[in-house]
Amino acid sequence: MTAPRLLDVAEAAGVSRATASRVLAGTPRNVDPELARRVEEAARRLGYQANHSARALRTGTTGTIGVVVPTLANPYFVQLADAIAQHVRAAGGTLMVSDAANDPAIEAEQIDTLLGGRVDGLFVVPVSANESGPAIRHAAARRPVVLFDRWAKGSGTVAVTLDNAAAVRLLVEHLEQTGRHRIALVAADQASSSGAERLAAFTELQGDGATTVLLPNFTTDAGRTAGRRIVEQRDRIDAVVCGADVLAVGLVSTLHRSSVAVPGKIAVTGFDDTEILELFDPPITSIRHPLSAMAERALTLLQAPSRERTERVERFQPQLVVRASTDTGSGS
Amino acid sequence: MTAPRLLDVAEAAGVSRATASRVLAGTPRNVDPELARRVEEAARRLGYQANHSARALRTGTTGTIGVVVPTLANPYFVQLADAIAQHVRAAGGTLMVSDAANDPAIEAEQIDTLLGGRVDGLFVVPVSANESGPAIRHAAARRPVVLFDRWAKGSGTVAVTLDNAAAVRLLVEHLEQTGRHRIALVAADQASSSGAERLAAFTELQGDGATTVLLPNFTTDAGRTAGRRIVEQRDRIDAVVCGADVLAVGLVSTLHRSSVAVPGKIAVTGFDDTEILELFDPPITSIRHPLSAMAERALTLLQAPSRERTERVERFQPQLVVRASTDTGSGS
DNA sequence: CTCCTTTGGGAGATCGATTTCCGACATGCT
DNA sequence: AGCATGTCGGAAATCGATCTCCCAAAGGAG
Repeated sequence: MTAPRLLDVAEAAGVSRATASRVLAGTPRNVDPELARRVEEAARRLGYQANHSARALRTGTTGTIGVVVPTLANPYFVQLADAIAQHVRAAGGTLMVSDAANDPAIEAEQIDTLLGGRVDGLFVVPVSANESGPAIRHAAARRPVVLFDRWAKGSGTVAVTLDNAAAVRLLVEHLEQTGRHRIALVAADQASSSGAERLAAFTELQGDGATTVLLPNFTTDAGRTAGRRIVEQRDRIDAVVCGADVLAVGLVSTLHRSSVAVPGKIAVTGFDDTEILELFDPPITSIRHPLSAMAERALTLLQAPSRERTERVERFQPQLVVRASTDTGSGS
Repeated sequence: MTAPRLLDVAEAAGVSRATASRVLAGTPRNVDPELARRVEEAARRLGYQANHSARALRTGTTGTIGVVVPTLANPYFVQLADAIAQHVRAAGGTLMVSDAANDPAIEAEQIDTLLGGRVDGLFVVPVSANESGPAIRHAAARRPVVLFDRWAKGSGTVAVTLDNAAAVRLLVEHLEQTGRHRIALVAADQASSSGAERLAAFTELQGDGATTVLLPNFTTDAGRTAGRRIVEQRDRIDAVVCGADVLAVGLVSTLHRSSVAVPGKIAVTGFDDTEILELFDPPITSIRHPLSAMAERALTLLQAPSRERTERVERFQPQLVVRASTDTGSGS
């Protein structure tokens, strides 16, 4: 009950392995239609499926692309992986997703595993702007690598990201237009390029006196901690910009329990526009990434000759999605 | 700048390929410590990493295990995949996660892709109890396959699942003990074994007159639809058991907007104990799966001789996690 | 000192599909 | 008819690591 090989198909069809291969792998070479039919028929009858390892060994290509995300516990990265998967699938490939558990060491390990011949190319959403660089540079020397959503110093390759400064500007302008002027920032994960950029953009807009709450990472738990601090300062603040949806969600929940009205007393915004936002009461204003366009561009870069992947950052424009959490004060 | 091969390492160390392989792949054969040292050293210096395809072709084993989940958009399946990943990693393997987009056709395609020589074995969380069977049976004939969390008719293999009936019983008993006697069920995805079992268990406990709201799938959107129907019947109900956390979350949000107090007027329970539950106000009572123990058992079965994977269902006991959404009526 | 056992290491076969190279045959043209 | 052109299919090389043989050298026994 061992799996049928190409040889079995060839014998069943009465041709050589070479001919069978030409028919099944679709080499540009013409094959007599009658023989082709016999081969197809034999392959179907035997339930033949080419041995992936053998093909990969011979052709040096696996048809698989990998993506390493910081963590799948954040639904944003699930959405991101899904957007990439759509485009990879459309191009006839398979996507392999890895979770780095928010740890640069595990990230490096995952990259190594994938590059051990399992993938033709790799997307990485680096955990850390400073610490992820070396492992990525090493990987990029062996296979095409494109960074996505975040960049890393010394990575030696191109990054396709969001224009985070523009996103923060959109949020702050929107809040000011709705009459909020004492805006605080809840930022997390400053080790990541996106976290750092959002913080920097906010500080630049608001000056050094701006209220900021810094947290180690993007988790809902961190969001709750932030909530407690914001509650303490409730009278000096009328809006909070959160660096991630998961933070906003935790924050709103905490404000709620402390009977601080949202958006009545404090307006709240998220970042990433994940699906859970719509479930909250009130639904939360956020920033949407053009993930599909970014994924398309990233895939193009991955398949381009390596000279087009010089270390740099390409930025896409964010879109503001307004929801009830930023309605003008003392609403309904 | 081509990658170093075993031959390169062997030459650099002044030994044959065979010896280099024995050292690096750790064959039980003894090798002179001095030679071993030279090989290790050369491998490190050249940055050698074995070609995965070549090794897989020769040994017939990939060191990779796959898991196909219905959708990663439901955080429960992310948790589930993570639990499996922990155990696979601990055993020295790699896990490849695939998303079936809740569609049996895509599921079959993903299974086929993975089985084309990419994995040694496969876990599947079947999308449908009726429609997923054939593709799984076909897969199980070629490689070890173990179903996880859900089963499928005619799969021809073993399933490691939760005792859903016991879980529903835990929830209903808990609600009755806190004084709720007019309990409704919001169930989704009856096509899946878990959805069907939860509905059946509830109907059996409550009789045919029981109020049930059936929805096509486990999404937050479906949860909101259910919310509207529950609101309409608010006076005939004092508790709602939801077949999934994502449903409960959407439901609570809707009740909230309609000013129906939770748990004051209606108590709500979820299912799966995902992390988002704690973020809600009130936090939602749910059922926790012993995922780690289930994953361990499933992995053992996957690696056992095929005669131990006869078609059957093994059930694990659920645990009730009580939170504020089921506090006794007219609380605080 | 010789013979036998043990141990370590190398040559080459092998896994299965792809692909190059070449020969056989048919067709078209002069 | 003879030659050039082109098409098609098969034999064999190839990808890189592993593993089976088998030979050589070293150590031990008599």
